[in-house]
Amino acid sequence: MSDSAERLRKLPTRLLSLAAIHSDRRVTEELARADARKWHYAVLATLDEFAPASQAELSSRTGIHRSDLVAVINELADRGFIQRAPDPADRRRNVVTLTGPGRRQLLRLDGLIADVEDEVLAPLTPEQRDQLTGLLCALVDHHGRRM
Amino acid sequence: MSDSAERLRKLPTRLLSLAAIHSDRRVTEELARADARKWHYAVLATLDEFAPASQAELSSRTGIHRSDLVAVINELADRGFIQRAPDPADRRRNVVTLTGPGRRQLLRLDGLIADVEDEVLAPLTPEQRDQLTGLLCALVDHHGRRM
DNA sequence: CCTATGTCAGGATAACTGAAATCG
DNA sequence: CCGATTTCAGTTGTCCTGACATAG
Repeated sequence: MSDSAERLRKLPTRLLSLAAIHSDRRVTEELARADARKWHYAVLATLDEFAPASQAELSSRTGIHRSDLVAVINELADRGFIQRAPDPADRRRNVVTLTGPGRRQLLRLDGLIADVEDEVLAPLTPEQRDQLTGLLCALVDHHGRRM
Repeated sequence: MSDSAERLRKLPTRLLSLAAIHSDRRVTEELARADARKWHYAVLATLDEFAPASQAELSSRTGIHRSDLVAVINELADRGFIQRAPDPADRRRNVVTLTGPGRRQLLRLDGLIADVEDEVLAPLTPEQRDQLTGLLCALVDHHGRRM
């Protein structure tokens, strides 16, 4: 892999892909030890900040597709981490709220995530980590809505 | 997406994932216009640099799994871009070589790839692009073989 | 024997599409 | 009638496992 062709070795799109695959796998493995997936974390973190929310709002804030969000909500509700109830004001919607155990799970996942971040970014200095974060933010922000 | 939760907005593993998804999609779309996929580019580029090679060598250099490489080789051979023949010296192996049309296709894909790179990295200055490349290289190199 | 190679069949998961049912 | 929301069924593509036959 490190002895790949010149054309490939410094190709940003390829490096992005390789780095993301490894990073995603580590995150997935680590969260699995808490019976969670990364979307669980995304939803719990979003709920912690944005009060009760509809699934449509959760979908647009987390980037999880509306179709896939249903299963995530089911899993989190099964575990007692969130509560889902019809919105009396607009009965198409569900109001999703974070429970006490849900907030505790979020704190637990915070710890796991921090560990993985640290392991994935291990070869970088703190300044380099900030640099990387800034550069990736610029990419994500720029391609914003279309992502 | 840009109005996601604090916890998520600057999470490197998440940014990596989002950026890679977008980048991969653009690469795939653009290469599709030349009836190619990114593994095609990886194999052609590797062959251009590393002479005739076995599939095992191509697999380890490109990172394409042995199982998946078979289909890629088939597709490239169907299009006349490579030639596959049994290795007389070790009859378990195939010797894969790049043809004239294959080299022309590689040059064509070089152009398409350069365009996508430019579009994906649009929000970054040339210095920032080099920075990003360097940082990603550090990650990929560090997690090296296990990727 | 044991390992390496190419091949095939299939699994797991992610991102997405399309359409239905419900409601505003 | 049109649009938004939730939900389900199913497609596609990628990464990976396992197994096999063949050959060193």
